Amino acid sequence: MPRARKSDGPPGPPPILSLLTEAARVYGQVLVDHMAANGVDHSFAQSRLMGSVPGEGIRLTDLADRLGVTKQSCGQMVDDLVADGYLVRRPDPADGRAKLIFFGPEGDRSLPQAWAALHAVEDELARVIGRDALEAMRGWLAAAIAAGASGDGAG
Amino acid sequence: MPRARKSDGPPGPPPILSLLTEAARVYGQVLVDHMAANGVDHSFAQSRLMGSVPGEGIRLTDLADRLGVTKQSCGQMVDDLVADGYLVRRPDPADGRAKLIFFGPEGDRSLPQAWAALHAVEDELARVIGRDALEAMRGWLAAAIAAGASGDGAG
DNA sequence: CGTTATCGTCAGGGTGCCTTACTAGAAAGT
DNA sequence: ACTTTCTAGTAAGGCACCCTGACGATAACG
Repeated sequence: MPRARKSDGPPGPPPILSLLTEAARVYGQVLVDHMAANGVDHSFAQSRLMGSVPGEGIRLTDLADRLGVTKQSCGQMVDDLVADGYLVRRPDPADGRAKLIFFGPEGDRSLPQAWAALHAVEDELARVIGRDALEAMRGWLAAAIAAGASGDGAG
Repeated sequence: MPRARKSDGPPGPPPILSLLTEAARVYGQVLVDHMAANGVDHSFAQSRLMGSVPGEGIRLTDLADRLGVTKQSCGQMVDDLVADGYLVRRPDPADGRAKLIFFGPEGDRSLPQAWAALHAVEDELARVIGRDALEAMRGWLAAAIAAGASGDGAG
């Protein structure tokens, strides 16, 4: 059973895009597993959201902006996290329209676990490819994202 | 308005996981845009699927295995691509249960465009971070995926 | 033939995002 | 104060991509 080749055209090296996607998926799952092992049952998207909430609170629109999603999507996820006690919504004293999003009791409890899990993922990655490689990748990826997001799509 | 800091805990460097995820999303979109500009209207997942179909045909189960998804998910996507003429299903002469998946007329037409788009993405990435960096990342990511997928989750 | 494993499908569910349309409050012009 | 316009958030519905469970059909093995 032929299992090595990938396609008929250019089978050569694995496309960087596939690797990027797969790596994000695999290590996202590693993060989720780490956190679940410490009693925090968050999806990757939820972890990302929690990691973008500052201690002094944030508005939904700003949070959505940080995450690069619409405020509606963000609002839905915040709803879920509020329902589980990870976040709370309080009216913004400075703006009657706005509500500020803070950590709830569960959020305070889970925060250290989340950061620990994040570090664990980085440590594991560093163990596999080396610390230098990890830091190099960090810089390259940041540059690539900045360039790619600038709209320089087609030639 | 504080806009630079990301969170209350360790704000330090951007987590590699966020960068990985964002890079995959950004350049996945670049690929989709490139292909759309050449008349091929595929999502990233569809492109990945098309890229995993060998010219001599493949069974659904094997295809799902290559993509790392269930045969049900894979079958749904194949259905969509069949409906648009990119793929065709033919009974496997060697196995009455199985059907082999081949490229359809649209698939043959789109294949060169897809490979070109894939190369364009890599070229663009190489232009941003350098060809050496790209090749280094390819190796590291492959190693990271292999290690992470081996189930070495918690410490 | 009967049992078990495999191939593909049907039915249903869930997450993570989206667009469109809307209300409530704020800001600015007159 | 009144109106327009902008902004914060919500409501409702949809789409893509993935999952589990259950099933009929064929194959492989005894």
